[in-house]
Amino acid sequence: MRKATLTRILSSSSYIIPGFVEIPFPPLNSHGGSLPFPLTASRTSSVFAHPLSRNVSTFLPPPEWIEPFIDISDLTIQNPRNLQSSPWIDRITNLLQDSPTMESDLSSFCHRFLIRLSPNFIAHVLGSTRLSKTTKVAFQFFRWAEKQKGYTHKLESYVFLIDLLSSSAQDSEVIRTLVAEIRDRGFVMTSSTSNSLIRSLGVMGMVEELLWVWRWMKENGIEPSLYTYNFLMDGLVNSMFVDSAEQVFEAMEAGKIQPDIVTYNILIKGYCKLGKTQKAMDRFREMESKHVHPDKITYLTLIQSFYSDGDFDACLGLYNEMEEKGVEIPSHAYSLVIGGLCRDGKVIEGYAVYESMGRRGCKANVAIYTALIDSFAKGGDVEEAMKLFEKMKDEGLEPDEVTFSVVVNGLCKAGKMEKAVECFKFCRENGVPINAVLYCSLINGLGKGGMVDEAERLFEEMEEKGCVRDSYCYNALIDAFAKAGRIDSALALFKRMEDEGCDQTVYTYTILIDGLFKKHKNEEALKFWEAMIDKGITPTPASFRALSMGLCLSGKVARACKILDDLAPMGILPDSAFEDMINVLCKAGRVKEACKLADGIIDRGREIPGRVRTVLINALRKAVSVIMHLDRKIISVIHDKSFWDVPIPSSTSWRRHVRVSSFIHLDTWLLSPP
DNA sequence: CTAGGGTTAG
Repeated sequence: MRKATLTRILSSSSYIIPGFVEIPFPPLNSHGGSLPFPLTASRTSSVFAHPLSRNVSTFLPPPEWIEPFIDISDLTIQNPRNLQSSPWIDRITNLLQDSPTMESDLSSFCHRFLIRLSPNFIAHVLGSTRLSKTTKVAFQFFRWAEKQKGYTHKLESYVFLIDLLSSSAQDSEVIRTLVAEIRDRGFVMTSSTSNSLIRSLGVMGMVEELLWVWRWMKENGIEPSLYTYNFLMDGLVNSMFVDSAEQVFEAMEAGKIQPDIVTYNILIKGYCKLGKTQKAMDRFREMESKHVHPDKITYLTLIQSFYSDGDFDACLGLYNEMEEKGVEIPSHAYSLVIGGLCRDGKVIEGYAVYESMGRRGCKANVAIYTALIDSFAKGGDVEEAMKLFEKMKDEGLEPDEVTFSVVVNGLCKAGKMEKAVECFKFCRENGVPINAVLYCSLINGLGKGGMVDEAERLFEEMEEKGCVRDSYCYNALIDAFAKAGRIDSALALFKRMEDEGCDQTVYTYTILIDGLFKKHKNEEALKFWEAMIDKGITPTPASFRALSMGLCLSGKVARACKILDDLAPMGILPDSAFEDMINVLCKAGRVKEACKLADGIIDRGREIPGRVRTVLINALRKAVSVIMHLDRKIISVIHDKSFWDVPIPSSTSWRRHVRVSSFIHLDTWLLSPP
């Protein structure tokens, strides 16, 4: 019956007095019937016993401390500790808003109803989830509460507030102050408060405070539980104190509480964060012997780490292990494994994993489909790529701008320009955001397909549409111009790039160097090379190739060699540089120069790779007449068994173990005897 | 009650 009355009062509109905060002092009616008193007999009588008027304030009792719960056990005998939530909780909570008057609202409310909020009450409100979104309000409330006469916070209030502040990534200074206050007050530690504090401080990465709480626990005779250890470990790991975490781990192993799967996962995460994936693997392998079985989190943490390292084989290995052991495979693990295989060009394997994913009832997402489409297209199978594109749409997945970009790129590479343009138009008409990458894919395709004007139009459209053009876009159009022989347009765009503040890259230079050589502007090409080096741009194998091929074909083999020799000490010279030159010389029928180059490489004490020998041999065979004019040194090199006596790659038309010496033997009569 | 995580494109 009392309970029913309580409910009625809580829900009745008369209970809520609109605008009461504006009333400087509550003109309470004398019988007090509408007051929100907690419905206990003692409370009711105590308030009714006093006149509620200001001018008799000297007779007022001290404001009553409000507790969060009302003991109504007197009403329910069978259940002796029946606690009912106080109706004041809702009323106070309603006042807690992000407003400048919040604190004065609270004060006048309490003044009006002659109440003080007890330490338990404050702790209860701070601990209730309703404040979790407004940490600022919680903090103000906390500070307001301690202004009440005779009030002192309970430890729980600190702990709840710190929990709120840490879970919303607040300024650590505030928390530091609160921890200092806890320290000064000399509270008695309990196991639940210490756990919560250690978690909060761990999230914030406040290691000093974390360790203080740890010591404080020990002083209070609280033995850390497994949870406490794990919280501490995670706190240390999250703030990159992996070494300390490792020490805690070892202390655990030596003590009463053994590390569990969570402890292992935290430590493994720590090693991975440091990039020490191998060390993480060592721990992982050691788990089984300690009878702790890796779970999906252990595996995913490791797979993620190997993925970041680019070690996709290791990702696959761990994935296979998960399958064998029947560990649940999270969809993110599939994403990483399939993504890795696709990036390695192993699209068939990637597709197989995708299929087994489907068999396990796990649905692929846009990223997985995009990775597969891209990999199929790059592997030359646009048909299969487009099939997957249709399939993902059938499954109700919305291709995003990345998917479209991959599709456009694939269609371009396959020479299906019409379809690529169609796809691009679809994006434009259907609200798919067209970013620089998508533009660039099509500009590239149009350029490679000889539709330079269309490429140029698209490039200009980017500016109209306010899409910022990065170096990729410039490079695409510069390449289109250069390949079409419009070297002046290319150079003009290079200039414009500079004017518009877009940095030229090694690709920009490579395109131009190649284009200039093709136009026989050898000196200008060299100038670009030097400008690039001066700018501190690191050459790539492709840029070497463009330069050395240009120089070789314009008859400046020696100069090319010199440039390459100069760069060799910098350690950036690719092994393929001379190889490329030999290739290009052979292709141009300049076998003698190619052989000379080979001699030079031997003279430098370096080895000629098998495939280069093959190229040389084939060129020699095609040009027996050249052999006749070879000088003695080249002949001796050719006759040198250590140079030639190596199996020739099976990719040639020759059988695997055919040796040049035998070929040379056939033609010995052509040569003057050594 | 703790612990992992976001992938795809030029």
